[in-house]
Amino acid sequence: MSASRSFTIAELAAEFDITPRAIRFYEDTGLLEPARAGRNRVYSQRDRTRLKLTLRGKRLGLSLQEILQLVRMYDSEADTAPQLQAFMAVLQSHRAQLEQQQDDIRVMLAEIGQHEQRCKRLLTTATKPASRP
Amino acid sequence: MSASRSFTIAELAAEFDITPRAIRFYEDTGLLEPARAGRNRVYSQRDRTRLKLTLRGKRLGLSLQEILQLVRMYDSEADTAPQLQAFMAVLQSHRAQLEQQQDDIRVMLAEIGQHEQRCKRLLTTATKPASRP
DNA sequence: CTTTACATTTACGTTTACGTCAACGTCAAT
DNA sequence: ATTGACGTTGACGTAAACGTAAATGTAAAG
Repeated sequence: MSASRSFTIAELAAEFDITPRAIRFYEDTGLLEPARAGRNRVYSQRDRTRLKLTLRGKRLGLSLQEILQLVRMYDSEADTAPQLQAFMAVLQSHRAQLEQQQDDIRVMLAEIGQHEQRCKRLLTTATKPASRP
Repeated sequence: MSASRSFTIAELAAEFDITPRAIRFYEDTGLLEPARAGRNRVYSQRDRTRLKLTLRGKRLGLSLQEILQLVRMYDSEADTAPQLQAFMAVLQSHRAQLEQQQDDIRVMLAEIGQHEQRCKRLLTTATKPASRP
């Protein structure tokens, strides 16, 4: 019956290589809402997913507030037309930003490639200085 | 003879939509090294390029210190084999990070697509409620 | 000559995202 | 009974990346 495992704060901290302090901070921000067993926090699969989303957002440079807005939007049950329109507008702007980042990354990867080539050339000519008659 | 234009702080601020304060701050960080005309800063094309690199780094979530290390590395004339090896190691790790970000972006774009589809469905069924007999 | 516009430095303020104690509870193992 | 190992809540500290205000210079425009 898929007991849908629960997690302690230390487990999640270990799994995602962050500190318990950070996880509690995400809760203060509103990103996580763990249950309690007495005083202790009990994290559900949903919390774990939220945490994963949070860290993914962070890797892309989003602030915790921005991530919070995102997850709230995604969870919200927008049903009226104006709400849906607004929702789609936000999606559009996020998509635009992500595409900008994709471009940035492409450029940077290209530059890295250039530098790698240069390094390789320099290494072979440095270690085999007499290879060209 | 391509006089290689120079720029005032306000010009660069306007072009990149940031404040002069930010530009001066980047200089404090070591990212820019404008010349001076008396007291005033004079930015070269090179400075402009540096600034562009800086902002690109920021869009990808890099700290100014990380960006500084990058540009210094790219500028440095590493020539000994150990230096080149170290250089390439750094390039590798940066490449790995960028590829991680690419994955993150792909996932996020996919999710955005899902939500957009859902919105569109809801909009058409909401505005045309009697379209299904 | 004074206003206006843009520049400068100095310095303190602010937000974000945690780190780092401190003081305490709790449960299992010795 | 005590010692860890792990959890909790404050509360204060901190690094990064600027914002913002103050006091000043200076060059062009009226």
